[in-house]
Amino acid sequence: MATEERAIQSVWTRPRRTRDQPALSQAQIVAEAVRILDAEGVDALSMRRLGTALNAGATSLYRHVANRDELIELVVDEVYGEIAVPDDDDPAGWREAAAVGAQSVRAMILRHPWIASLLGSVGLSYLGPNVMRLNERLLAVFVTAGFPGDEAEQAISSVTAYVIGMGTSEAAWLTTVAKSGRSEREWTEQLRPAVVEATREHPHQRERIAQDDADPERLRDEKFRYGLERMLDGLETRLKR
Amino acid sequence: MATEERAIQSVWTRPRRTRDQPALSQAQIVAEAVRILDAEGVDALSMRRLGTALNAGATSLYRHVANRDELIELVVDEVYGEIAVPDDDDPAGWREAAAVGAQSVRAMILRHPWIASLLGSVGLSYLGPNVMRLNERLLAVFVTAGFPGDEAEQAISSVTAYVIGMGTSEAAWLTTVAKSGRSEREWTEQLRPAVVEATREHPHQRERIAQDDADPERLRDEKFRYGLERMLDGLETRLKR
DNA sequence: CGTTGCTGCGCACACTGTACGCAAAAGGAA
DNA sequence: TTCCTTTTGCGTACAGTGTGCGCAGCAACG
Repeated sequence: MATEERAIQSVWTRPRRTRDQPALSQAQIVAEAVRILDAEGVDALSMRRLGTALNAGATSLYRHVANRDELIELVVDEVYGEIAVPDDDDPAGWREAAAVGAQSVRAMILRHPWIASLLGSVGLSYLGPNVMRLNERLLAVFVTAGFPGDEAEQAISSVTAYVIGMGTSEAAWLTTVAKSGRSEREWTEQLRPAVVEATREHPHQRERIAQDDADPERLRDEKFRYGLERMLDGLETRLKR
Repeated sequence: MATEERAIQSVWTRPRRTRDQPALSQAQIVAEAVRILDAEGVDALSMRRLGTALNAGATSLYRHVANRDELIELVVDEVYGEIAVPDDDDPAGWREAAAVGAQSVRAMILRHPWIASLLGSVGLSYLGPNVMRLNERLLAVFVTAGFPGDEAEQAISSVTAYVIGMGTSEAAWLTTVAKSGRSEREWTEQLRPAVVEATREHPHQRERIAQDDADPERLRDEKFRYGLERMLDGLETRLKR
């Protein structure tokens, strides 16, 4: 689009860059990247696409970001910044705090399902400032709850692993649903024949797909809560011993 | 390479395809794809690369595989086929069976760390025959353990989510370690300054990074086992009520 | 013998990440 | 002001990607 504007002008009236501050900043780039990812998914994010969305050339981005991988790292930490955890002196107790944090992480993943396909390739995500802040808060919660330091760390990893695992599964599902252009319910219905075929020789699973009137979103909520409660139950037994 | 051979020959001596059976089969393609992924990681797998590895042109693969996404689905199910679960009449009990299954899944992920970056983008992985078989076995284990049908399904999802979440995290770590060309220990050591810097304002986490003599692989083993045991503890409380 | 259907492949197209080097601007110094 | 240095944006280019299309050779069948 910037190219088109200039095409109208002549060589003598040069495009004057009247900038009080740099046209591009890392924060702007990351924010726009998240917007594209949310709107069109992970396949739509290319450097050229991101550049034009910012009225900039593709390669201009490389002044503020080393390469695509680094951009991904930044984007992942950015969305981690949306997560809120109660303080460790929250009167509701460690269990409630952990549950709220877990639900908050899940909500973030469902808001940005594309993150599921990035978490497996970003190696050092936990060094990002927002992830550090989140882990520090959680660590405080578990330590004041009575877990010894090293076990508190393991406890957090356990809860986080569960949340990310379930979130990954949900996000992958939601992504394919979105790609189908249909609602979650319609898509489930349309998938039924394939499911029936796949469960032909698996009686236990065949039995499981009976309920067809249930709200799929509600089912996912309950499934997530079930596993979370079990994990917290398991952790609780370590305290009252 | 096939191209080079033919360059020597003239137009008259045509390359005779003496095939008793089709040169390419879906199984062969998938197997070779897994081999490439294991050896060189997810970035190295392109249709062209896979084609030449099979002494075939890139587009020949499309006779046996609809597109790259379908290949990925097949590859994911393929490695799921490596997982073994004890039968539901295993005398060791449901808990031991679940633990063995979980460890088996983890081992598979660590053997094929690239799967971590694919799980978040494969939507219908659970329809693959190998995944179906695995889930059916697990379901049988939990049902005979005494879980009602719908809760058994939730229980399996919970354990699986934990395993996949922790496995994803481990795999992402191992992938970056491998990309550094160093050993896990060397890489950890080299990362230390960055970790110190990142934990500067986070006292709890700063305290956690004291131990530098520990075997990182052993630490990962213990961390995984801890969370797994907590999840199983949490599930066990649902049985003896 | 001819016909039909299956398999492999060369070509082409639109697209990717990014290295390189130039030009314009901004900021500081004289 | 003028000159110099550093920062920022971008055009070009290159090697590589997934894959649609249509042709050519082969196998099996009539």
